[in-house]
Amino acid sequence: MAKPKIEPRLPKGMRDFLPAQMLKREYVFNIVREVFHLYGFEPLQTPALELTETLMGKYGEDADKLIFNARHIDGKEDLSLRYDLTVPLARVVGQYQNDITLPFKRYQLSPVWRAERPQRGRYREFYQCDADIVGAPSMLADAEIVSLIVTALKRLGFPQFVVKINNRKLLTAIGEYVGLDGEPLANLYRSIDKFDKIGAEGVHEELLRRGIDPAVAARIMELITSKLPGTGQLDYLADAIGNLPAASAGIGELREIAQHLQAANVPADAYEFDFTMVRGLGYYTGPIFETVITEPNLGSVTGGGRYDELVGLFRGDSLPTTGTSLGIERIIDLMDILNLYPPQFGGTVVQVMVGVFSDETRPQATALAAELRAGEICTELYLQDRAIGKQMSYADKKGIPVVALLGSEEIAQGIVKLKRLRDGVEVTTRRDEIVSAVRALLGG
RNA sequence: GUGGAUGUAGCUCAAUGGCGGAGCAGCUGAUUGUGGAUCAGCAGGUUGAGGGUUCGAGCCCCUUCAUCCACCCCA
Repeated sequence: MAKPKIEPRLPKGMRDFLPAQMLKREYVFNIVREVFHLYGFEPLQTPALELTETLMGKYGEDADKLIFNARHIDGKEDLSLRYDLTVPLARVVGQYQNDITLPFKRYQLSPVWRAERPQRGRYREFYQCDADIVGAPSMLADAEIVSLIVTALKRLGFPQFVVKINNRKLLTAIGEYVGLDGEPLANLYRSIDKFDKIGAEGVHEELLRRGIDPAVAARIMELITSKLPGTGQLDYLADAIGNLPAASAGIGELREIAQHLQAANVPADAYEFDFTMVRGLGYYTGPIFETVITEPNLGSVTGGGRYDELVGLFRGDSLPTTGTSLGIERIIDLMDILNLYPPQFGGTVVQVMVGVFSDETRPQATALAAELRAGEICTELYLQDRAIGKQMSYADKKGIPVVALLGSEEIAQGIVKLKRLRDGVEVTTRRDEIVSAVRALLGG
């Protein structure tokens, strides 16, 4: 064979998804979409490319290094690949004020691109899955987001997880309480954010290293590490710093969320208030959420919160917005690790393959495939002229559950032979009952 | 952006500076109307690329590219 002229390879950090893998991804995507619809979220799609100026508004200094730019030989516009789904949402909300009824509940399940150095579980092209509610200041919206997360993860089959809930206003209040703002406050957030990675001890040490007064550091640790069940957490913080307006507001919001979650029948063990959870430095202004898989301890699979200012980038007045991102790539990885796909989840969409014995029987085999398809059975007609043993072998390797055979004997008698490869069970059925016979064999 | 490791068949990996191999996958047959298991056989290579040292380099040296891991970052 001649050496190929072009080396087949992928751009750095990008992936192909072969059929067996694609089926798993779509299984997850479909469940997630179902749950979004269940909660009344509508799909939104935006272009992969945005005007560069659209993207540059929100992100910080080094952002342009992480954004892929798109060039065209005659390009008059400055274009970039989208970096997340939140900015396109804000643009859409600003752009279609006549067409969008508030509150606007949308989800988007689409790839985004970041020119990061690839690492395990981090790619340059990956899917994000965001659900947001624009224009609803009520904590009911935040509670809906939490409830949505719980339902989605339960339907995917995750046995043990907890949505951690905090409030940006509380973190600000704690900073205020200990006399920090500006950059020192940002550093405080950065340190606390490492809680999962370096633990309480590590955070405490880092606070001291950052030059925070030992007494103050100890007090901060005391406040954020309290572990009381349910709203006991909120009572504790209210006693300690409830006199600060920001704290009082933040605690009040979390109490509202707790009430709504209870009314919505969200199980109490599915969420908790955790003051060590920070969610980066971002644009969050109110309640923030993050979900961790707890058993086994596999890290976080969702992140989100309320960001009341962002939409204002594209619109005179801002709109209060809350939402979450499902870490869909991470979820897909965990589905495999935790073995959460249904037992008979196959590597093929094909339910039955029709084998072909000879040129003489091929028209009947073709007709049989058509009948199966008319009966809504996903059917593959064997397309080559090879020994029946090879055909069986092909079906076996592809994981096709059932093979239908009709040779001259079967044709003469008006019957079809069906074989289930999983256990070798063979049945003979009348040709006019083929669809129900295949269904029965697939079901058993 | 910083540091480390690794590049050999489609895949996973062997090979003291001295004839480039195995397992898996593929193909053919044992078995022309029945898959998996077994057995026999076949095919598959610019050892990432370029340079250097050497009688001789997959192996040593230099350069470069790629991949992986850790850090930085993570809106």
